[in-house]
Amino acid sequence: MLSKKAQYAFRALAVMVEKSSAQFREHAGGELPSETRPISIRDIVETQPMSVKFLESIFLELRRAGVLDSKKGKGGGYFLRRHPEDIPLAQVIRILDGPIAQLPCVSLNFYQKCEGCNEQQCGLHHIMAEVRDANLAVLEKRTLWDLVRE
Amino acid sequence: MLSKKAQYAFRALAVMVEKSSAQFREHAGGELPSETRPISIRDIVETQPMSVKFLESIFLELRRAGVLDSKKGKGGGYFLRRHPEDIPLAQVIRILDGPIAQLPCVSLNFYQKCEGCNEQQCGLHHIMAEVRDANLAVLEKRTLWDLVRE
DNA sequence: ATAAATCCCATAGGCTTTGTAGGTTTCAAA
DNA sequence: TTTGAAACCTACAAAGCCTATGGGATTTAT
Repeated sequence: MLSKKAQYAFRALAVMVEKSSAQFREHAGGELPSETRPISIRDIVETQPMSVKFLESIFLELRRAGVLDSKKGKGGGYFLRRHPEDIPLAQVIRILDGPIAQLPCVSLNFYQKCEGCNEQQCGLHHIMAEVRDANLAVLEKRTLWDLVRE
Repeated sequence: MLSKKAQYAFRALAVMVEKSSAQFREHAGGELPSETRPISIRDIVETQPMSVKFLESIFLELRRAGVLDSKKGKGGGYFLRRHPEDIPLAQVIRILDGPIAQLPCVSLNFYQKCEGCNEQQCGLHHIMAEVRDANLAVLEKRTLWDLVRE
């Protein structure tokens, strides 16, 4: 299951994409304006009720990981560093919840050898690699942009 | 990620299938013998080292859920209630770890409505339903029998 | 100056996971 | 009928993780 952290993150990011895409339409171009107006935590919490402090720590993580950028001070806030279409859900999940795989020994980004099991022979290993691939087929393809399209 | 409980369970069940399939070959028929010799916790732990007491509680859960049956007393132990080909991994995971879905609102067996989100409109809901289906395509198809085939 | 916002760190409460401990019951075999 | 082996059952304990909360420090526009 996704943690609450990741769930809040997606709800909040969806709000950001909505608000950015409004700006996007104003500009009527094919790309996001290079300088989007920052969106504050407060703005988001007014739309999607959740703990301000908790969301703060979540966005801080996303900023450090390179998904968001921020502007401090009055009128400041957060904004996406890349176009929402270029941010797959898999990336957000990995940042906030860690591995997507069901076992450390099949994780691409958080690999850990499992003790006492030969990966070539282990039936579970093979099946869980299948599961991981099935997951990633969706989570690498779907992006933040898909969150706001019905 | 799978819990340790589920991981131990799969390792232990793989041992059971191995030992049962030896009996299966002796009988040289197309079906498991109706009365298989029970396999004790001790037998399993000798093959796959793990906590006896912990495995005991895991098997108890699997027995109560109808996957295993048991025979008490000397010479007793556990045995599969159905052919390993008829026990999908999804069932074991649900018993020991709960929902397979990433969100309660897309779970088939542990559904819970999510507050403040219209499921028809929620982009995350749709994507996580895709993820669930991708998972189940593997986990409902793959069975205990696949654990011991390379 | 002031207010608004991010940034940073410590920590607390509760829940879950991962077992451990100790005993009871059932059964087969000597 | 005694003995030993095995499942069965309940309680609980240690550790870790999740979900925040609190109190400030810093930056910036007005």
